[in-house]
Amino acid sequence: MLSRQFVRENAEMVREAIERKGVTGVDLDEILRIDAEWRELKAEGDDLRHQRNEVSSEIGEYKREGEEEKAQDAIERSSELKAELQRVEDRADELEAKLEARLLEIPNVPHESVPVGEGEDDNVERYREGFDDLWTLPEDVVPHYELGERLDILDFERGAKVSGGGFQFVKGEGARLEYALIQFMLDVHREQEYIDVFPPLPVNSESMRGTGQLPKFAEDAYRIGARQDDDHDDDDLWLLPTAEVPVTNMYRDEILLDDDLPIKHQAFSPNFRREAGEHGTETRGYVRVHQFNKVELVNFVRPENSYERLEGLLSEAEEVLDRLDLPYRVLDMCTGDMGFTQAKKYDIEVWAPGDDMDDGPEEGGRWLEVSSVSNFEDFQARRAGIHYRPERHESAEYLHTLNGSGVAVPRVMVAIMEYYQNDDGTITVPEPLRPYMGGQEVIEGHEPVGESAVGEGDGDA
RNA sequence: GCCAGGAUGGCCGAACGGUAUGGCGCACGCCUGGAAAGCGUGUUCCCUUUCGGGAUUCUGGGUUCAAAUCCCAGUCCUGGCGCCA
Repeated sequence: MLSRQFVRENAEMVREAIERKGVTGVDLDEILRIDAEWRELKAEGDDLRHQRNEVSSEIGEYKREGEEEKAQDAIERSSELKAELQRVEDRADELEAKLEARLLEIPNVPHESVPVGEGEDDNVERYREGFDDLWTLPEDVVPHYELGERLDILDFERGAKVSGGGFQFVKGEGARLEYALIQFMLDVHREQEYIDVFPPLPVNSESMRGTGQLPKFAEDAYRIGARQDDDHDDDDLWLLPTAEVPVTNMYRDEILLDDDLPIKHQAFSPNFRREAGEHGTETRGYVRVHQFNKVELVNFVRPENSYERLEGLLSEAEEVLDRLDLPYRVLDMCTGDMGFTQAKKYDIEVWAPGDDMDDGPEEGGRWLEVSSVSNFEDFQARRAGIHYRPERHESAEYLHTLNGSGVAVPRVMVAIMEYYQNDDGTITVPEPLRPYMGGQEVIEGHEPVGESAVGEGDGDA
């Protein structure tokens, strides 16, 4: 959320931000009108209240001195003021509520360094890593979803049966690989001085609002204990769409000490997303699912350090891919592709050679987004009321929040299954993960279980 | 789940229904050869160019001219009892 004062004083900058981010349905001029009227009423109400306070203390004095008549007169005057005040303040409250609601729908203003653009084609590629000395791929790389079923380590059909489309079982050596990845990532980030947090998975509406998922993006999240489209209030619970929500809100409505900063938390959690309407070849397999694991990095910093920290956060997230020797690229996201809450955002996309797609690299395959690294500046801090006190005797200021996936586990699984694939259809376990798998070097898969597997043709699932 | 008690500034902690006492911490100043102590001022948010004003005792309602204080509902904390992995 932007502050009223900021919107008031930088109306043109805000207007531009709304336009560049392609946000519709926000009437800035109306917001400014409401604000102006509210301030007028606020002044009027303050004045009435001042009068009433004076009369009120007179009443107290008269009562103490036993001057009943004078007190009665004053009480009458006070009643008149009360009625007048009621009228003015009711109207002011109404406007203020409207104003707050509208402000929540204004997107964050992009940082000046953000490339201007409409959509994903306008994102700027900053650099690529890991393409110099590539792993030797098989002639034809089998897409992970096919390989996963062949090795019986990914089972989408039974996931759909048990929970619905977009849910999956990860089995045997696949599950083991996933656990290994998670433990490996957590260890990498511990080296980078991250403090672990294992958060609650349901979060309330206020938390969702604090990080910006509500009110605009309610349809993306799973609701607990209410119908999806009921009006939501503060007691409702949602399944977290990312650990960013509980971890950022952990310090909601608090004032941190200057000495506390910077705070670096990492949180492993499953993430739940409805992903309504997202189906097709690009999302097939373990790429865009309703439940997936992720290690999230969340930083709380002093405002003057947040852009330096953004670069640090990016390299901390990259470290995971560097050590796994997976090729990837880093994108500087443009205004139109950036999202509601961010002031600046980098995406890290790993190379998955299994499916050739138009926008993939020359080597074939495709890019898969595994991490978004963002600076929210004080946008979330203001929504969530997270302050710090630069000097002990001074008033509190909003701090800056940043986060980055460090990184989305399933898509790294996809990259490993496709990039470290061998001619014989086995998968080589990247070296840094072997200690987490009891030294295992190769994933060979399992014999499938059940009648449906009998008589199945070779590789033609 | 039931019963009882509680929630006041960064922290501690007062306040017969009459407009939030005081201390600690922190900052600045005075004092001092220097420091400590001592003394003084300041230390939440909003509106206002200034002067100034308003709000704020967990949250939301109610009673009253007036609520930290009384009533109702809720949230969280503490203790006791029950239930249960």
